[in-house]
Amino acid sequence: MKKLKVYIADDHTLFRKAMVNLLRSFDRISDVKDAENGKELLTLIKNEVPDVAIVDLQMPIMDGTETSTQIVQKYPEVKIIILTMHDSNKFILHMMDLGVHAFLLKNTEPDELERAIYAVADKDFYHNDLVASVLRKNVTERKIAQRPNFKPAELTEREKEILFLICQELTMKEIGQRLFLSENTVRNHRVNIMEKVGVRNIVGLVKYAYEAGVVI
Amino acid sequence: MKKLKVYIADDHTLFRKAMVNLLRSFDRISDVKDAENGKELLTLIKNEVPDVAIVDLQMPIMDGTETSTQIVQKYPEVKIIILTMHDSNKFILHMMDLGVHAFLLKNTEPDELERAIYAVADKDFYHNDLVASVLRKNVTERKIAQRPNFKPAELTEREKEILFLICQELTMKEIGQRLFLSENTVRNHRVNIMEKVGVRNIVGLVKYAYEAGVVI
DNA sequence: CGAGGGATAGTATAATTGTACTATTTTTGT
DNA sequence: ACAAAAATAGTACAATTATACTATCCCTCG
Repeated sequence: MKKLKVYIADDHTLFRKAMVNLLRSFDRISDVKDAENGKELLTLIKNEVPDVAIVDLQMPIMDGTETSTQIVQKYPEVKIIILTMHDSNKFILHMMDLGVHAFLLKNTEPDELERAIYAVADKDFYHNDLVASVLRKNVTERKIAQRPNFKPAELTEREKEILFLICQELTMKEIGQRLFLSENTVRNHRVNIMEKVGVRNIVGLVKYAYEAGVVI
Repeated sequence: MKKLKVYIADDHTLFRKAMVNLLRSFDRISDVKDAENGKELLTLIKNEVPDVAIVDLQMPIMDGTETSTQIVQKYPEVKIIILTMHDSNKFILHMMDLGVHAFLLKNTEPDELERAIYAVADKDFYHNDLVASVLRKNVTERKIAQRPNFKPAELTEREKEILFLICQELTMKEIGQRLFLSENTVRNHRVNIMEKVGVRNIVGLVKYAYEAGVVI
């Protein structure tokens, strides 16, 4: 059985270091490296390609979505396991589209992490209950995929900037003043973001921001 | 040097188990136990009182604030270290008032965790840069403590329930219908919550909910 | 060069949230 | 049993957000 090289990217040092310890204790893992964010992870991969990359969804500098996209494009041989706190359907579907290989909530048992690592290394995909339930929901409810204008949420820089300021509890008027824009422009951006991420109001935006790591 | 018993409560199993491993590797720590939430932690403590309790701020069932309050009241000899992702001034000040002994962001180095554990065990309080900066801000800005109606945010069950539903992207009308309450009542609760937690709008509420672990 | 995406800005209207109060009933703690 | 806190419900008005459009300018990619 081939020994595995595993890299992990997570901005919470304590969690990351503890995970490094845990990973080192797994039998089939020969090499573990860690990175604070997506950018650092990509640098690591550039030097030496791992078998598996464990990526936190919420990270500053380069978040899990962006990081995964780049890894899939540049190093399709690397298997990606996404770690997340939130079991948001939207994300899981979108990330599955991107081509990641497993989803784990941060509250899974170490056992399951180990199983997931071996599964993606050997069989390309790790199917757990989380993913299964999302797929089932997607099939039965069809809410997300059916929404006519649904696009995976890829926000522009301007949109991220405005989303960030919304999360600072500013109104559109205040954001306009701060960015030297018309209140109307800001409002239009807000509406565009809401449509992109598929939420009905500002509450949904803030939640998205937390889940996507726009605010940390 | 006295060996230490340390308990940790965190709802993310992976993180918690990894932390248990890490803690066991520290020299002065003789005993480590873990709990999924505050309630479980209190049960553990009831059986055997630890030297240090490490408590995650965001937990379901019984969050860090409530747990800490109870530990301080019932077992004042237990030193409490709060783990949090967000360096929100409001919380840190409030928790310091409650009588917790250290604050660590989840992105601290394992070294610092070790130092913090020994410090609270020996000297009652661990002063790090995070706490220092909050105290400094509090002195120079005085924003929080000065706010006339500022009360530490202790929400009632009803308020938590409504906050939770607000975070489901429901409007006051919808919440009223769901809970068989007048829209006005729900609005009043919302306003009360906003005042309690010291925010200006619904965005602040959602952020509070995330930070306080009302939504997970 | 032309199409499309992104950023800008506008109008108009409906719905919801935010502010500021009063008031009654129920529950809880001492 | 009494006081305090919590939950309930209301009115009135201001401010902001939500919905649904049109339109122009700029930049980039094929």
